[in-house]
Amino acid sequence: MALPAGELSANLLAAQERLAQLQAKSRAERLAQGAPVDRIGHGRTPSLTPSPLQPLPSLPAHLGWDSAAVTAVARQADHAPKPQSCIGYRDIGILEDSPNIPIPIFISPYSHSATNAIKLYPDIAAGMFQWELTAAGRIWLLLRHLDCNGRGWLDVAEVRAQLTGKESPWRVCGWRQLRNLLAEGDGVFWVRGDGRVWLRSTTNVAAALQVPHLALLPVALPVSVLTLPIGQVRAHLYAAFHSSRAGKTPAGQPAAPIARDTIANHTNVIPRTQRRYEKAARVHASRNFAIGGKASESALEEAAWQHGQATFRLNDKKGIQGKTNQGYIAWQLPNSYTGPHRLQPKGQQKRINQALSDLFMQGMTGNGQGRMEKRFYGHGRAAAQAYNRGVTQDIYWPAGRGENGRAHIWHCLAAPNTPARK
DNA sequence: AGACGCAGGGAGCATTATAC
DNA sequence: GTATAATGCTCCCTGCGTCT
Repeated sequence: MALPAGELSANLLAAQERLAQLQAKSRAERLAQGAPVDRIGHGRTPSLTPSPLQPLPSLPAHLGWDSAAVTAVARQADHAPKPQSCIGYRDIGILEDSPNIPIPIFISPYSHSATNAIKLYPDIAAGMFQWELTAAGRIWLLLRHLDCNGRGWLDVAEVRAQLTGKESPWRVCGWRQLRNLLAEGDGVFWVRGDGRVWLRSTTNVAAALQVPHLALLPVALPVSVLTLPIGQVRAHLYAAFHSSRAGKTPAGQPAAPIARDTIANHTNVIPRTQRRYEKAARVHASRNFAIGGKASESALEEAAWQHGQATFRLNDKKGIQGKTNQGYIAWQLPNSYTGPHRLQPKGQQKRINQALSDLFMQGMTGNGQGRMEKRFYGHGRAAAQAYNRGVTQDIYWPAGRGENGRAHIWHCLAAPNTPARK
């Protein structure tokens, strides 16, 4: 039964009373221990528990979700001699045919798990590029990893020791540069206060970077990549875009072709820099050519209007497409790309997008960018179904590899009444 | 805090790859 | 020889790290 507006149920009133009692008790305990009781900039009260980066004098009785086996492994790792937190190398997250980067495994005193890959949303990486915050973004990703138990904050002094210490495996810069980066990312990636760095959530970071929606699936970024020179880090932040796109493509099929200008729109990385990053992060590019109908003077002229001067006449000498020596209209398409990272599970992506939707509905949506029409399909049946639904652009599906095996050939189904190119 | 050297990145031009 | 897209190279500027 619904209550009249403005009236609260007896259960809710009781719950509120209970909450007030708990808050008063907690405040009294904090005052007794001399701990701060007021909320600071991030809206939370500083925790009484120590920073995860400060070593515990002794480990608790049990580690790892009540698992005896996991506890044994964690204890063994704790007793083994190790420099700082890095005890070995392992390759996680990078595909096998990618560059062989040694990955330091981080086993924190507080965590039994050897997690060395970070979940990276390519849309957030693009936001970092857009606002030129990749260096600060790298710090955010590293701190999220170092905050292994998900507490949400780290001591500034410990952060400085870990990220600028000459012997630290997590060293990325000098203390002076770290100070600049912490100031640069303040309010976007973290909030500083109380001698601590309070990390902001993925949702809040996306909102601060004005990323209205996480459209691409997250990828696994090896933590060791984050300690490489900033150029390499940027290259992998960029490569995450291709890893995510290619990861959705069924095995054996080329990823949908995408022009460098379009990539630039999505990633905020200009074409010239895209090539540098692709070389650095081992993103593989393959060329694509489209085959239209049978060649004739009028058909070639029509194709030239629609596809520009990339159009040429392809003579099928081996009869791969049909009759031997049959002429076809062909033109070059943008490249397909394969990134070096594995896909990560969606996880909280739907929830994050819902939160972002709520945030951006308050006046930030409606930028006029409609959903792009799909142009590249995995097989001819899907392309034909799309065609029958009505399309305004030419649509393509894979026809196989070219003679030298380096280029992909695509079939083309021309959209009815396609406007001629200017 | 200032000076110096080095690395990274942007821009422009020339060259290469690939098809005919 | 044609074309486009990609790649390679160089120059210049900016930012960072180190030293004093």
